Amino acid sequence: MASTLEEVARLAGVSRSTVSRVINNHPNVRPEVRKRVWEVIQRVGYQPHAAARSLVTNRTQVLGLVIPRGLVTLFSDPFFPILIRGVADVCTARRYHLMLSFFSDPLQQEELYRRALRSRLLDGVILSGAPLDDPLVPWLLQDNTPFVIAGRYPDERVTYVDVDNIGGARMAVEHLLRLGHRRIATITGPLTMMAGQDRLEGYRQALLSRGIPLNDALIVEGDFTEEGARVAMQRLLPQRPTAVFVASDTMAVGAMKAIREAGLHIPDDIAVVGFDDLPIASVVEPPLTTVRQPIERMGAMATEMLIGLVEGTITGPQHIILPTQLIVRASCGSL
Amino acid sequence: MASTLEEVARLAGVSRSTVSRVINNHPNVRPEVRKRVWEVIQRVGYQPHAAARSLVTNRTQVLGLVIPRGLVTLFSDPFFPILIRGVADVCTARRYHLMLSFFSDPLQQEELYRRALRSRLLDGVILSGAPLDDPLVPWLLQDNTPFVIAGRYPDERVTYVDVDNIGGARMAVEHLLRLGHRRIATITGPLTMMAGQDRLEGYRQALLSRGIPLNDALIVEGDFTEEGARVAMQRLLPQRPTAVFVASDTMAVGAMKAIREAGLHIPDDIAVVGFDDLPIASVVEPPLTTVRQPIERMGAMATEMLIGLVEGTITGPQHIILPTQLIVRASCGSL
DNA sequence: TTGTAAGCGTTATCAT
DNA sequence: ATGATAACGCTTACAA
Repeated sequence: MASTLEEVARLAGVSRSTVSRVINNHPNVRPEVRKRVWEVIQRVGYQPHAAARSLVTNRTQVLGLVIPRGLVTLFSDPFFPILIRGVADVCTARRYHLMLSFFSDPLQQEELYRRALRSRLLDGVILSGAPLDDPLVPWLLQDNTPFVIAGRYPDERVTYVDVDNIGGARMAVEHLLRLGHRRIATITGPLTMMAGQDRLEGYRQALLSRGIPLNDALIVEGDFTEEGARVAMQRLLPQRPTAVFVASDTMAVGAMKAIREAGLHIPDDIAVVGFDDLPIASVVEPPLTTVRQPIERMGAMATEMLIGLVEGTITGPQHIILPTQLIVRASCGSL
Repeated sequence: MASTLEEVARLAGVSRSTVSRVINNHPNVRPEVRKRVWEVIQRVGYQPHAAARSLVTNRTQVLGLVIPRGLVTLFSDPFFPILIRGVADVCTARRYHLMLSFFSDPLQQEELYRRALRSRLLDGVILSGAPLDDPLVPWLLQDNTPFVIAGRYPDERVTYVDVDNIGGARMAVEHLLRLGHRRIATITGPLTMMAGQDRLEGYRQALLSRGIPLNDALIVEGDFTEEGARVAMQRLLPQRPTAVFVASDTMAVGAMKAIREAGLHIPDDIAVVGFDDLPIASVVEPPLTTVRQPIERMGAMATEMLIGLVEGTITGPQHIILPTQLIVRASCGSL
C-alpha cells in the first residue's frame, strides 16, 4: 500500500528524520546518504501524506477561489473562466492546488467559510465578483486569513488587484464624445459591485469633463446578463440616445438585439461601446468597440500576491490597478 | 487562536472523546451533555481541523476535476464552465470540496498526480476531455483510486457518464438527409478523443443506413477551435458539399465564417448543423441547428457517481449515456 | 551529520 | 455513557 516515511527509512537504513530532511531538501545530509534515500523513495514510489504534513506545518498548499454562484450563471460570459485560467496557471507554476468555491445564499457562504477556512483547509483565498457588502471580507479580516480581492475594494486593509474600470469607461465615453455624440446613455453593471460603480463613474467623469450634465433618464442599471441588458435597452430607447456605453460585452450583445428589434441601425442610429473585449466582441455584427481588460493577468497577479501574503514575502496590503485599453471596431461608427 | 477539541473538552468539563462524539453525531451521549458541549462549540467557534481529521479517517472530502489545459484554451467555449457548474453544485450539496486541476504536458500531469493523488489530498477524481490514451487512466486504475470519466471510455473497468454522441450526430445527419442533402461533409472533433470519434461514427451510421458511401474527401478533422474549423471548412469548400455537420458549435461558427468568406450563403448554398447547443448557437446568424447535450447534468451525474464510489454506495463500474436532442433552427434550411 | 522523541488535532478501541 | 490512550504520518527541536 501507500508507503510512509518509516518504511523508506527502514529500507534505506536511516531514521525518519533523515528521510524527512532529504524530502525537504534540508542541508546537512551526506550526499551519499541522500542518494541512497532518494533511490528508495523512487523505488517504492513514496509520496508524503499531505494531511500528515499539513497537520504539523500548518500549511496545505491549497488556495481557494471564491465566486458567487449567481455570477456563474453567466457562464456564457467567459469572464470567470478566463480569470480561473490566470489563477490556475500561477497555482500550477507555484505548486499550489486550487479549490473552487461557488456559493449562492449567505447560509451556504457561512457554511463554506467554516468548512474550508476555519477548518484550515486553505492557506488563503481569492475573492472575485463579490458584492461590496459581502460578509466574507470582514470575516477574513478578523480571522487574519490571507486573502486578495480581484477587484477594487474600498478598505485600505485589503489587498486587491483590479483593472482600471474608471479609466477604461472614461476612455470609451470620451471616444463617443469625440465622435460628436452628446446624448450618450449607459447600461451599468450591478451597482452593488465595485466594477459596476466604477464603470459608471468613468462615464460620469467623461461627460462632466465636457460640461455635459448627467441625465438620469439615460442611466439604467443592468445585471451583467444579456437578457437584462436587452430589457434595459428597451427602456432606454424612448429617450432617443445617439450612443450607449454598455458596461460589459455580454450586455452589449443584449443591447444590440434590442436596438435591432426596434428597427434601428448600429452604429448609424445608435452607436454601441462595450467593456471586456471578450471573444464575442469581434464576432458580433457589427464588431463591437469595447474596452479591453487583462482578465487573465488580473487572476494571475492576484494569485501571486496571495502566495506572497501566505509565504510572508509580501507584507502590508497592496493595491494594484492594471491598465485598460480602448479597442475601436465598427459598432461606434468611427470606421 | 483556533480552538481544539481539547479546549472545548476542558471548557465543557468532559473528555476529548465526548466532544468528538458530539461533533460526529454519535449516539451514546447524554442529551444534557450533548447540549452543554454544543454550547461551548458555538461559543468558542470551534471547527475541527481538516488535516488532523483526515489523517485518521483517510478521507479529505475533496474531489478533483482534471481537465487538459489545452482544451481550456477554448474557454471561449463554455463547455467546461458549464460542466464545472454541474460538478460544483453537487459538491456543495454533498458537502465535498472541489479541486480544479489543469495540466498541459505529461510531465505536469505526472507531477500533479503525485502531489494531488498519491499524497492522498483527494478522495477521487473526475476526468474530462482526456484523450483516449491518457496515462492518467491506467494510473488511477492501478492505484485503485475512485474516479469517473465525463465521456465514454472503451474499458469496462472505468465508470463513466457520457452524452449520446453517436445518436446525436446521427440525428443531425439524418435530418440533413431528410432535407434532401446527399453531399454532406463533416468537420470532426479531434479523433484522439472519444467524443470526436463518436460524433464521426454517428455521421457514418446515418449515411450508411441510407446506402450513401462514405467519401473521405468530405471528412476533415478539426480540433474543437473556431479557427481550426474555419481552415477545415476552407479545405472542404472545393468539394462542393451541400451541407456540413460540424462536431461542435464553436467550430460551426468558424465554418460559417469560412462559408461566408467564400461568398456562399447559409443555408441556401451550404446547410450547417452543429453540436452542443451552446448559447452562441441561438445568437449567431443564421441561428444554428444543433444537437443539444446535457452538459451540466453530465457533470452532476459524474459527481454523484464519484461520491458513490468514494463512499462505497456504488459498487461495480457503471456506464451511463444521457440522451441528446436535435434543435432545429435556420442554419439547416428547413425553416 | 544523524537519531530520538515530542508533538500536531483528530478518531477509535477498549476499559470502566 | 464516558474517559484514557493508542494510533495516523509527518516535522522539528534537541541530543548525540
